[in-house]
Amino acid sequence: MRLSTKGRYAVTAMLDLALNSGNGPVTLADISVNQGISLSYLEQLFAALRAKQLVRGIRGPGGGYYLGKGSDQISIADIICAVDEWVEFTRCGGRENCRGGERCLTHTLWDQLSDEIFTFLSEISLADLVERGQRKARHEEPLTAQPLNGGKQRAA
Amino acid sequence: MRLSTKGRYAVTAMLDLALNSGNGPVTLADISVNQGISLSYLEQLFAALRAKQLVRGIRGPGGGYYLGKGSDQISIADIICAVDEWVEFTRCGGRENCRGGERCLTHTLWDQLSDEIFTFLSEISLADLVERGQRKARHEEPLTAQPLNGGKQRAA
DNA sequence: GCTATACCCGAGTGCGTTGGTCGGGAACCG
DNA sequence: CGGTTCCCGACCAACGCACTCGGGTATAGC
Repeated sequence: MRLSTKGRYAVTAMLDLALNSGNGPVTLADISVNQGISLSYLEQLFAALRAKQLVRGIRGPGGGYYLGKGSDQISIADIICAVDEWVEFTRCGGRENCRGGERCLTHTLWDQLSDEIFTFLSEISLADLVERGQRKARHEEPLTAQPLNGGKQRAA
Repeated sequence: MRLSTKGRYAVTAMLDLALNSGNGPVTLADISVNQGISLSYLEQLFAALRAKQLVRGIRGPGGGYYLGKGSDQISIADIICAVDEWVEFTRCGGRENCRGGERCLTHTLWDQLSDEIFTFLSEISLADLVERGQRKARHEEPLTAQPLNGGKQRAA
């Protein structure tokens, strides 16, 4: 799992889409202005998102983008994996032959951790985030205080 | 929160330390060999870790590194923050003045998510990982053999 | 059909990070 | 002392990120 500004851009752009797709498709130009991301860079990100069916593009005037599926069907992990393409690290089966024992143990432990982070992000959907944001707007409560989906305990 | 190869190196190195510090301090040379990380790069990482009191260095022959506190007192988030120094993004209170409403909402949602990931990693300690690995070692045979996350073809 | 809109695509670029090198210290031990 | 090992700073090649540029192509409205 990798977590960079690229993934953040993708997630916030998708959030923008989820929030605005009520009335017709959303143009990249709009998102560009809203999020302060360059248009061409957005096009690259959305090319990746489209390849993974996470968004659907409508060409021509009045066109734009829709979400590819329901916002509850799209997880944060989906989005990040789409743009960051999941570099496969520490799977010792590759060039580095673990000399049995120790080294491989640490790699394995890291893999476990990596997997847990992935699972964690898989369980949060766009809809979750949006719904939480709206709840916050209603109650006016600090966001960091309340843990969200109850599924946060790493189930191992 | 940022999650890159740098953080991974730091975490695996700290795991190495946690596993081996039973009999005396561990030298960076050992970790370098075990983990396949260059000695000089390790020194850079450990300079950051030492600054945050996560490790304690012993100079001279027979020297090396100890953990700075108990392995149950050191979280994964601590380690990653020490080496990646937590670039604070999207806190709109900075240079980007959110034009009220929308844009700030997506930023807020991302911040929430970021906080959650951080909390998640804060709740996993080195001791947790080690203990989990040992439990696994008792029950099953080689750690490398079994794909622990069900393959890796994640949601693609 | 024309044309404007907006998606689509690929090559290229400045820059910061990554991972590493080199050289020289400072503390410690026999 | 002399060797070991941590400590520190400067420097560097390669890479990925974020972005730009310059074209396309499909569609809607006229």
